[in-house]
Amino acid sequence: MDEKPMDETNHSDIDYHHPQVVDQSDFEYGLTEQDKMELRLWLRLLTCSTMIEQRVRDRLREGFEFSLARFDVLAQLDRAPEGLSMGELSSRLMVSGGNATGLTSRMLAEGMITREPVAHDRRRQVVRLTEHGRRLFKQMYPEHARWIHEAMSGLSGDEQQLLLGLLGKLKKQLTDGGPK
Amino acid sequence: MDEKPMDETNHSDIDYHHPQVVDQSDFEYGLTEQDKMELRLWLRLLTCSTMIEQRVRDRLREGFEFSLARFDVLAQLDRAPEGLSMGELSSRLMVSGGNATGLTSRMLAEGMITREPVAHDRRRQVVRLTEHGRRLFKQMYPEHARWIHEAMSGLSGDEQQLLLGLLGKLKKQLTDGGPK
DNA sequence: GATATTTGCTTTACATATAAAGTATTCGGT
DNA sequence: ACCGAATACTTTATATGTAAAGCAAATATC
Repeated sequence: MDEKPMDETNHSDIDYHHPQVVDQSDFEYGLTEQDKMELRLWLRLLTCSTMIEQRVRDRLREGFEFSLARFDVLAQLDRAPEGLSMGELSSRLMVSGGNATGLTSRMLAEGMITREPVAHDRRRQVVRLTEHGRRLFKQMYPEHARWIHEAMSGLSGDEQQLLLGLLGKLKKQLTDGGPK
Repeated sequence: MDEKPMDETNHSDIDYHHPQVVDQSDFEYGLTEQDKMELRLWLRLLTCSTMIEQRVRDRLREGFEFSLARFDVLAQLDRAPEGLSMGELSSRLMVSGGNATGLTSRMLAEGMITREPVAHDRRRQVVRLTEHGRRLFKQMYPEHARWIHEAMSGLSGDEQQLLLGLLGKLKKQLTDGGPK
């Protein structure tokens, strides 16, 4: 997790028990109003994403005794019928290569995926779902979609569309605008 | 992390090398268009938040040899001059109690915080910044604000305001609308 | 075609995270 | 005052995550 802190924001974002603290922004010397709004925006983004993640994590555990990290692996592989190289997988999961190695090793041992070397490039490994893995995923993903539907139910269709667009713009900047 | 997977979305969100896969949504049987948009929305939200987090994490490490988790602790404590109980801290950081105990223990050993029992409730501990901790934070936070400013620079002021409002609505639903 | 570099992945060491169980302490009801 | 429940925190066991070093195979350069 990140920045829950920094300026009054995160606090105001998650703590309704001490609303007065919202006004205690005396430590933001040197920040413009714009800066403050951007920090607030970042913290709110983080709060939303963390809260949804936590809900999905809890429900996956309660309903299926399954972890979010593993679910993510299954979902990536389910949509890649040809399988994925380790590099592709870790890039799509947005995690480090080492983490991907660990995750797939554990899931391999439990029989939900395979991991095999590739013919013409012996550095590469390809990861695929087994039937078992695919069945597991098919069982979980409709529930998952329902949970997300629930989470988003505070916004109208139009608002969702608008939000999608704004986040798209933000992502674009992050992707190709990043100063390195 | 979560749901990067699930429907074409995350993929389209982070992988520009295989755009064709976006159309391969044949595994979403039973999902309405609305469902799909919500999944896409969730994945995009997650992508943005993960990317920003990663940028901040990298810069903190490169610039200060400091971790994000610790920065978050410092930031929460900096804005709470009276200190925070362990419970308050973990709730504001949105992490488990055990995690908070571990984090503060390490930071305690490095002299950036204190952790002392409270007079009239001996179950409770209060965590505070030391001068050292406060100095560290004051050194990092202007940089941090700059990084966030950078990250958000793809959006105009009006767009930022709009996004803030939409996320506020989403958060409200998540906070008090959650079916448990 | 030998050498240097890059690429793809794993290993290592460690930090960070969770859930669940454990330990006191406090609180509520009587 | 007592006792059961709730609260606040820590401990334990383990999974998940990172960064950095290591290693082997592929690729580039000469």
